[in-house]
Amino acid sequence: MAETTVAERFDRIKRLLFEKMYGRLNEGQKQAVFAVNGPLLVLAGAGTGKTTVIVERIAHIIRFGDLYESSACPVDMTPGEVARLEAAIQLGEDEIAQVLADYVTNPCPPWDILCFTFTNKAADEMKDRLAQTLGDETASAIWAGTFHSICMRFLRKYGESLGYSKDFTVYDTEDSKRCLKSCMQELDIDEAVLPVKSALADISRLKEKLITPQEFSADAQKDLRSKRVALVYALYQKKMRDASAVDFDDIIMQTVRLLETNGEAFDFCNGRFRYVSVDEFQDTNPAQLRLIQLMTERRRNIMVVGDDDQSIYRFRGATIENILNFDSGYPDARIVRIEENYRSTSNILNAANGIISNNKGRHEKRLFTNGPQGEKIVYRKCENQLEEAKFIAGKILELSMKEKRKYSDFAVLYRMNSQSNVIESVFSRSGIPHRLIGGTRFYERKEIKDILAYLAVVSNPADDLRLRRIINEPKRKIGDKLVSDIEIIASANGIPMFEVIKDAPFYPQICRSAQKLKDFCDLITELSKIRDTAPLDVLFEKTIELSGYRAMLVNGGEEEAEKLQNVEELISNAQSYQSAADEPSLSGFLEEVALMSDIDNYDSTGNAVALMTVHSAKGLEFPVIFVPGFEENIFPPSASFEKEDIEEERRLAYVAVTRAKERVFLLSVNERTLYGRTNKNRESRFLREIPQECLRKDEQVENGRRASALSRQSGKNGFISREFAQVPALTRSSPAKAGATFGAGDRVTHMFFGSGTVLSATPVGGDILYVVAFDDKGTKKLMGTYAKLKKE
DNA sequence: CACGCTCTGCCTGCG
DNA sequence: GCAGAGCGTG
Repeated sequence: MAETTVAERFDRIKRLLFEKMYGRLNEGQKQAVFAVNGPLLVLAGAGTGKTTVIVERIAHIIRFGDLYESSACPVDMTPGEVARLEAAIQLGEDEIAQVLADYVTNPCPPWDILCFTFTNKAADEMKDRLAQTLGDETASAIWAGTFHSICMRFLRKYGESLGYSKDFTVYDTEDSKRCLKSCMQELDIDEAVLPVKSALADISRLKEKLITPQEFSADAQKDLRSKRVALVYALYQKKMRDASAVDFDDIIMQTVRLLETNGEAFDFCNGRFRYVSVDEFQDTNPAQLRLIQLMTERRRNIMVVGDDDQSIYRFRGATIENILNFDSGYPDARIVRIEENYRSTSNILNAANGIISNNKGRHEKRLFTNGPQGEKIVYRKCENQLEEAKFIAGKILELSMKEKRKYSDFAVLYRMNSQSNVIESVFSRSGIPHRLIGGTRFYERKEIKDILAYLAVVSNPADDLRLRRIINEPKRKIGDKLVSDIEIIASANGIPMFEVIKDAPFYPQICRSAQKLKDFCDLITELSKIRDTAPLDVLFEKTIELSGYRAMLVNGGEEEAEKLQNVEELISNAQSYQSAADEPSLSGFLEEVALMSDIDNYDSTGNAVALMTVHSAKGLEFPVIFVPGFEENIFPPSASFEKEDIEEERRLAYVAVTRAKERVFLLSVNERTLYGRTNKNRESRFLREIPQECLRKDEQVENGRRASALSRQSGKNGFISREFAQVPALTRSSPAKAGATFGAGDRVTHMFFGSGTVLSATPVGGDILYVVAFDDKGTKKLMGTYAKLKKE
């Protein structure tokens, strides 16, 4: 009897001590940290301290094992000891941690913990945070990395069992595209019938669903397009295999296959990884879900963290269903919601909640804050893109004066990269320091890829694709005809092209170009020698020198000078790799580069305004954000008017707004030029989803008589009315004539046709032409003046 | 074989 | 409106 009491007391005080020790976390965060065993889904909204939860939970597991959840009580527990513990509640966090550490149950070493992230940047941040909490040594033993980098470790180790050579290559998207293109030429499939880009996207989707070429081909009756894709997919996969190359999707798909077929690899994962967590789970695809299922099959200690409302990568194969239906795969999963936001004002959160609540397929949740209400969100309509950019520039200057803000407090988040041009040039003229994030990535620049292709060939002479890239770059009079002759000989003999080049004099078809080919061959041979004897940066330097690449750039203009600068930067990257890596090698560098994306991605250092797409802003936060182009056809883009796509756009708008801590400016323009055409777009439908009380439509929207005419008409004390924004051209010519006006999406009634939805409203000669889809009577064209439409 | 011209197609983008 | 691809000519 007394013993039970001791055990009960121990259990109770243990939990209390944990509660106290993690007092700085909120309830949801604590629940997630303490829920150590079994499957766990953490729904963590924007700005709720998601990374903190992952880091704290891992640290908790390493320090205390499953002590919190364990029902075990030490057999030698005495009332005196329990009393000592009960007294410990007075102590501070650190002392409590020390006291509890003595009772750790099922301790877990750091190398048995695995954490998946989506980007290298996120992985680095995770490692940094872990190092802060656990110390460098412990933190570096944790397996934390992107899906791709973790999978690569397995493919390098077990890849040969799948038939890949020891030194297989990773193709990036451009390489894959080239490879696919040659497949399609071989199969005589015209690009007009099946564009390479879309075929590649199809293949990517198939791989993300783990569908093999065989399975897809076997799939009975298909349309012509799918049949072609099946054909192309099969050949593409064969080619990749012959070249011993994998694309990004293969890295995941082949690892899944490995775990399904190779008992040793499966046992390794399931023996080693006792706790697995996945960050940004809403961005996973079916292959990635399958992968983590396989890796955690035995112990099922799987935690996934994400926010379905921030799932914005459906277009590249992520399935939001993974997070929506996690509990159907794991019926015993515990679900923790974290809704307290530490980032934004309540006005911003209410606006975000208002937008996102219009989505159907989602886990119900609502962000809240105990912080201040803050400024209202500002909506501003400008005449054109230039005015829009000027407004942003002006606001930035104004706020940096009035509110003493730094330039780095501001971010401009747009839907499309092409929107950045005007803004950049206005900023430059206004002397506003800014940084453009995203766009063409460093390692995707032509000059960088060229140099890396040289090195890839040096590293692996069988890499025909890279060889073809550089054999005539810079120009050395080896034209397409000659290259394709070499290719034919190579494939006829089943050898790599480089072998053919080496023995050029022995092939009559190409022997008369033997000298040119020998020169190229000598170049590669020379570089291989340098690789074996000199450090990496010397190899890089020599590559640029001996290949003639530098000479080509030196004599160029401004553009070439910039390229040269990029190439120099590559050399310095090689240098820093050399000094940082454990065992620096060319192949090691090439692999790191292949899996790297954002070398020049956002780092918050430096006092400059950040310019980027909403997509690249995910995970970041700024005191003040601007969203230019908050318009129909831009945000959301016209290509996305299908229901599922619109829900994704809405999530994207939610992401945009929730990046802000204090202020949000949404902008639209009256006339926008896109792809050389000028259009009038209505303001974004998402604007209407923001509760009126969090929104302020900029007073200066309308200047002069247009403003007064409008406010009289709409009776909304100077605010631009939705109707006006939709058909601005008309109101200018005849403000009162048309009566009430409507915009696309509005529900209207007509005395004869009944209820319907407005599809479009076009100003024509002082009136408005409406196209209305009536519920029962079909689609009609009506003139505003005569139709006498009424708002439903 | 290289260069210059016309034609096309265009969102978002990790690894 | 612009860049990259494809084609024709010197």
